[in-house]
Amino acid sequence: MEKILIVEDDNNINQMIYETLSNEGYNCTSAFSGTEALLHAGSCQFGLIILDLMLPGLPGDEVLKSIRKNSNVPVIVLSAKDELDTKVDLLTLGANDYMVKPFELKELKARVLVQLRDNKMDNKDNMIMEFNNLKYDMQKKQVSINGKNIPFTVHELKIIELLLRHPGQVFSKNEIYEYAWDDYYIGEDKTINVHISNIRQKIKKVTDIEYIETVWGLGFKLATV
Amino acid sequence: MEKILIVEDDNNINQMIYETLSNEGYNCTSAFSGTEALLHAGSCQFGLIILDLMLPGLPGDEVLKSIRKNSNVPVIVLSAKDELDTKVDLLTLGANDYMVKPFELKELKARVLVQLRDNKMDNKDNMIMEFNNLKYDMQKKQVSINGKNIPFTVHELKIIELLLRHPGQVFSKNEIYEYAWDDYYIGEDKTINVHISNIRQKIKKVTDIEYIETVWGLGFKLATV
DNA sequence: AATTTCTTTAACTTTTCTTTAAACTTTTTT
DNA sequence: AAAAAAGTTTAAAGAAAAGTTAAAGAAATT
Repeated sequence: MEKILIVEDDNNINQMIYETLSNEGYNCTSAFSGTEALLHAGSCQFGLIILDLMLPGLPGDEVLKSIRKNSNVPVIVLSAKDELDTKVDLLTLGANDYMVKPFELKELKARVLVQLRDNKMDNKDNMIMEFNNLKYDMQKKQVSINGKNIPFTVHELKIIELLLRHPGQVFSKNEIYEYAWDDYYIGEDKTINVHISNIRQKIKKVTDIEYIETVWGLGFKLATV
Repeated sequence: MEKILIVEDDNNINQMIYETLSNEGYNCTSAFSGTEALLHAGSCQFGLIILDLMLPGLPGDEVLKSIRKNSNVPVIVLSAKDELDTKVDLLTLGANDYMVKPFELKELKARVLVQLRDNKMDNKDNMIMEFNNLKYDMQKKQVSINGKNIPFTVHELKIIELLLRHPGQVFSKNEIYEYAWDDYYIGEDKTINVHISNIRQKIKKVTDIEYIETVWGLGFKLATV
């Protein structure tokens, strides 16, 4: 089920889009300001973003610019009739499509479909997860902190991915094992500990920040400071 | 210089578009009926087609359907305000974008730009992909590094093409096989390894740069550093 | 039909990653 | 405060994946 982020400060319009797309089977999330949008977009889990231009907090074009820094998720921009100049720039800049308000919901549905279809071909897994300067480009299987790449092995990446998906949440060794190895946990096992240790060492070469925190008796989590 | 086909029966509108896009530096061709459009499109030399819906000879949606049978050249559909239902179908069918008449030329230019930009990667015809001094002329099926030609075989070329299309992205042997052989992967197989090895050896004769990077347990990617 | 070229298979080597084991440290419990 | 439990680290053995080479098998060319 594709996830769609709806960024629109007008409550009515936001809800209207939300209901329409939810009825189409999409998993929608609403945001009502530019800053809120960035918070959501940061975790980079969306297959499509619908973005209004006039937003409190941070204007839509700034939001778009920021999103484009580390993602090419398709973005459909919404705008009022009198903002044509900006719109043109937006298209050349990085928006994938735009619609002039008021628009018909039928049209919206069609455009959403087009963007998701187009995107499916090119971006297999174009997700860049980010947390506190730690970026994980899932396409390139590349983790970097402050821009410095760190070579991780497959299992290490999987562990990082799990923690990154739910910052702050504690995962037991059992859970980590089953996620990263996609297999049942064979009890008594120090394997996870070694891997966590290795991950920490690799990170230490690049930064002093402790990303992985131990929760005694329970497991590990991404430190949320 | 990109070639654009303009299919529009209204002489004025056709000319207007023609002049606008010509001024932008595009190489335009005008067609005034659906059948004429197909004649032009058949030769498949266009980087973009602008297609009106109401056409003598053959309606625009039929033209689009016909074009899509053997090409995925980007198509921007033009339509009058009252044809929304059809439009929606068009988008889901195969049009890349559409505009409602009357439209502003500024907007047209922007949308043309978007389509051509998006397509540049996908348009096989007359494409030269380049990455870090490695050039791949898809027409000539010729790869060169720093101007020195390297003779690659069909499968080798396909592998290079896949990697070149998405620099940095990791592809599993499975994915590589299915792309380059256009067939299902029969599991346990060292074929890909041998081919990768052969590609590397050929490259090594010309440069010391390692273009293909191994990602242990996952696959291969074009080295982006 | 013969020759050349390309692809695949197979045997072997090398590299890299994973796990085990053991010594050590920290935290919790008694 | 000592013992037990849980976690950390290091090194080494083991396993898995990738690399290489040569030869056999297919395709394509001549």
